[in-house]
Amino acid sequence: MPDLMHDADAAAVNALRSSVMRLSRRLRHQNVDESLSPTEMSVLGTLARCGSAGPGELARKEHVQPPSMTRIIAMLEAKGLVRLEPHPEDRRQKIVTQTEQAESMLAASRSKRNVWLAELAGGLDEEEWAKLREAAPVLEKLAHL
Amino acid sequence: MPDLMHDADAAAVNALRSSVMRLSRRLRHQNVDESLSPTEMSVLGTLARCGSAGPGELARKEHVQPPSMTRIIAMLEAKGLVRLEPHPEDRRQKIVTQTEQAESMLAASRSKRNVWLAELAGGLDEEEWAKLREAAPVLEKLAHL
DNA sequence: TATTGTTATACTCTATAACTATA
DNA sequence: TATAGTTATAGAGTATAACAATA
Repeated sequence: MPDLMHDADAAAVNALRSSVMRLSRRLRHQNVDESLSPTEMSVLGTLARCGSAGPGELARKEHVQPPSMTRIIAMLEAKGLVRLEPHPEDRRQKIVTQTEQAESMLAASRSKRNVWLAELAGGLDEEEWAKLREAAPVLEKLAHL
Repeated sequence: MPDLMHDADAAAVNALRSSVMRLSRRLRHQNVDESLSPTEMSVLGTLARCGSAGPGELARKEHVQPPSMTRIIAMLEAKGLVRLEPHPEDRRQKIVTQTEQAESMLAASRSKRNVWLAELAGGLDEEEWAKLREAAPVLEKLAHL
């Protein structure tokens, strides 16, 4: 993107922002497991992306304080979604790993949200959908920057 | 979009879902006023889109129970962001309207998030940004479906 | 002494139930 | 009797402060 913002760029940025926020709110309501809080879901997502991690590291990644993460992990463990193991070298630390149950639950969640989004996209015509399909990988890159 | 999902469509839907969720989380952190809760911000946004409304109507739109909306409105009124007026015909009802202060705060909020998003988009090349600019109106339509 | 994680406690946000006022 | 809104109270979720264990 050029440093000098053109009108078309500003309009696009504005449209992107508002539609991302609105879509996310509606996607968030498509939960498979109502017994999991948003942060609990997010922790499972982080574990799925980054593999095992300690409570402190998870707290930093989720922008949550360590004591809150302690509670969240205890909840997830009670639900059989994560396992807690001692660190092999540093006995202060613990290692949190997600269980197979968590993986299948996450997959079901993603699938349900994808179905909902695909049904919504049924309201677009072929040309519009083509533009979206072109932009999807770019949007993904943007989200990971 | 065709009824029969092709692989490319499924991949695009998946990319859309995950990037929308991730971007929204990061956008949400770009707040102008830290003293406002997400729902309070959302109520102001609804008022900006739909104009004046009663507490009950706002509660339904925000998917919140009436007593919660009572509290939220009281907070917003104390901060000078909304005005409460009596309904002209039905003395049970009240009318909530946003103040000029709320309008300028919302504008500042949108602007800050747009700046952040535009800076992020600086990491894209011209071709990628062109695809995103093409897709922006489509994404907006999708969000309003 | 610094770091990792936990316990104890308080605050914020929201929900349910019971209430008031008006239709 | 039904509806709009409020008050009172309880439950999640998170934060801060103080603590325990290990480096």
